Amino acid sequence: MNFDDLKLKNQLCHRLYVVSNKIVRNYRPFLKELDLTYPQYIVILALLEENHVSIQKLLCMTKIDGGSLTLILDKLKKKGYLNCNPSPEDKRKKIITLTDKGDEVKNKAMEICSTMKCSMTGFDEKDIQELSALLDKFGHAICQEKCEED
Amino acid sequence: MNFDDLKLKNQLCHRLYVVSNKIVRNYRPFLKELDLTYPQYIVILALLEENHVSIQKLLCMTKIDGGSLTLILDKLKKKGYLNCNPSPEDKRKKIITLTDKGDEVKNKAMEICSTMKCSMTGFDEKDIQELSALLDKFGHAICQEKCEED
DNA sequence: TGCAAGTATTTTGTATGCAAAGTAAAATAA
DNA sequence: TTATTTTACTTTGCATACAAAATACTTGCA
Repeated sequence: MNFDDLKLKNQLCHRLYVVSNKIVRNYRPFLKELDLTYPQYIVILALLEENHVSIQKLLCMTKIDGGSLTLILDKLKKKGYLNCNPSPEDKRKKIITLTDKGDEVKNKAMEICSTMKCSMTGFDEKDIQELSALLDKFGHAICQEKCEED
Repeated sequence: MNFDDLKLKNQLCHRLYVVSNKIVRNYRPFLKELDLTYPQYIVILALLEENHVSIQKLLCMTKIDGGSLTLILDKLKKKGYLNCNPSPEDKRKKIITLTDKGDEVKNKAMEICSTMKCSMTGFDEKDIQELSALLDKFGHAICQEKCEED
């Protein structure tokens, strides 16, 4: 470990920080048409994948902060993207359900996803797979998940 | 493009979002000893690399949001990590300078950096290099930088 | 010189992220 | 059954991230 390792260009974590923020900025213009933010969009993607789920399940799928998710769900509810009902079996739980409007995000989402991929010049499917695998490996290396999705 | 591509596990952007947030959480206990947040730490790393720089230069190096950087610099100043003086040639500019206390972060930073690397089981130097390269490639693919550091 | 245009930084308003404390309901133990 | 613990979710307070507007100072051009 020497001083050169501290330079930002050698800090993997800073790279991740920069790229992650950059992504959110890139999504913004597309999501604006849907009146969604990136985390709100992530929640809807999760619900498109599995509807009628508890907040805990959503936390597990999206890895969004609990406190934030409460607010996000409130907003999505107000915007008419989903409904939120207490579970009959366990009143602590809430079951989140996409509305028709929420379900329609699917088409737009595929469009966005497609556009994003096409706009990436020089970053092909193989790169995506490699990067995904390395991110998983890295994520697991720095912290094991508490929740398993399956 | 099909529906399966929308699943979160297939969304590269969500992976980045998750890993990036995870990093900040992992740094927190170490940085707490220095009374620093991750972005504040990044600013100090940038200053350790190049001292006596303008805010614009810091923006370029750290890629932190401009509005946020103003607040971050205020806080770092109050904590005694740096000083902030208007440039004599151009009164619009401010020159940021690390104090002795700021400079001492260097030692702790190398310690943190070392600890973080050691705690990553199964993620070696080669993986780090590969991931860095792919992140750069990806970052460049989705958005070209407006500012060049050199 | 004088004003328009550009640059550097700050401010504002909204939306998270994070940790920790708080609340309500369910499960478990005594 | 009642007290204790656990679980599910919400609230709170602070720290960014982002876009866009505002401010202050410079530069360029007529």
